[in-house]
Amino acid sequence: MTAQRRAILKVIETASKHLDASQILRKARALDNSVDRSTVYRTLDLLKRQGLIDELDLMHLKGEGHYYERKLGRDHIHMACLRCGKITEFVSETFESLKTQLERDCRFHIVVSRLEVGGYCAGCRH
Amino acid sequence: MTAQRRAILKVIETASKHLDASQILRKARALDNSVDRSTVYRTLDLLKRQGLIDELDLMHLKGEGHYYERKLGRDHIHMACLRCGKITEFVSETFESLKTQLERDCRFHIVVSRLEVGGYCAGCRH
DNA sequence: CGCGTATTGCGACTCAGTCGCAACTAAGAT
DNA sequence: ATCTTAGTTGCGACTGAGTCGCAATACGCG
Ligand SMILES: [Mn+2]
Ligand SMILES: [Mn+2]
Ligand SMILES: [Zn+2]
Ligand SMILES: [Zn+2]
Repeated sequence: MTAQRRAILKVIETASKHLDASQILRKARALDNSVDRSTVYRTLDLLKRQGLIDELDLMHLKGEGHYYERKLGRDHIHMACLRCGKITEFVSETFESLKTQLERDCRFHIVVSRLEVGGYCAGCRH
Repeated sequence: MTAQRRAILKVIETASKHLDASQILRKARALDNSVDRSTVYRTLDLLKRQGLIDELDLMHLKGEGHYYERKLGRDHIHMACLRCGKITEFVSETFESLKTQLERDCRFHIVVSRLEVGGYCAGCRH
């Protein structure tokens, strides 16, 4: 456990929204200005492999990069509005059953799952 | 409708597996050797916007690129084995209900949805 | 045919992510 | 407290995916 990892971890833990790698770098540097871009990517890989964070595309609404968020108990679905860009999260019991069903029917042991939806939010539908 | 688009379209239509942009370029060139990389990307964007193809990450098992597949009537789930890399597809009625439920409960009009799962397949679980 | 608009190829570019390597550090052993 | 070493870091160079501006070309319509 290094100072750099502590900084990166704190940024992710206290984030109020989904952050991409360069945002994480910027915020981590505010805590420990020695943090390097490579270290951010290496730490992100580590946390991903440990199952502590999830990686998201958010429909690639802006650019090709990825977003990260702390993985808590229950998974959630991400909805991205194609018009206003708003990201909404939703916890669904049906989603949980779907995963259980998948594990049984396909004899597949799920480690990570990602349901992302693009469309139009209540304020933008037409 | 240009010769280049016809070639790219035919490649996607007759694909037996998920192809990335560079594979599509290579195969399209075999049909029409004038096809350029930019045209592949532009056509892919077009087909995405028309809702004719889906874009997939396949858990970024190999590299950062994206994969494409023709969108047919029913959506399906993609499962990627983290050990052997096998991709399995699965059609689920529960998935369909989940989307319907989402549209109702969140007042969100779904245009595109992507459920990708990473884990261990029957042959690789431990 | 001609014509105007949409599309293309090209080359240069951006941006996300990766890698090899030498310097450094955390943390366990003595 | 110091030694040791395996793991981690910063740096800089690199890759690979995807984008863009522009001049040349081709589609499709009258
Ligand atoms: Mn989230
Ligand atoms: Mn992606
Ligand atoms: Zn919206
Ligand atoms: Zn497998």
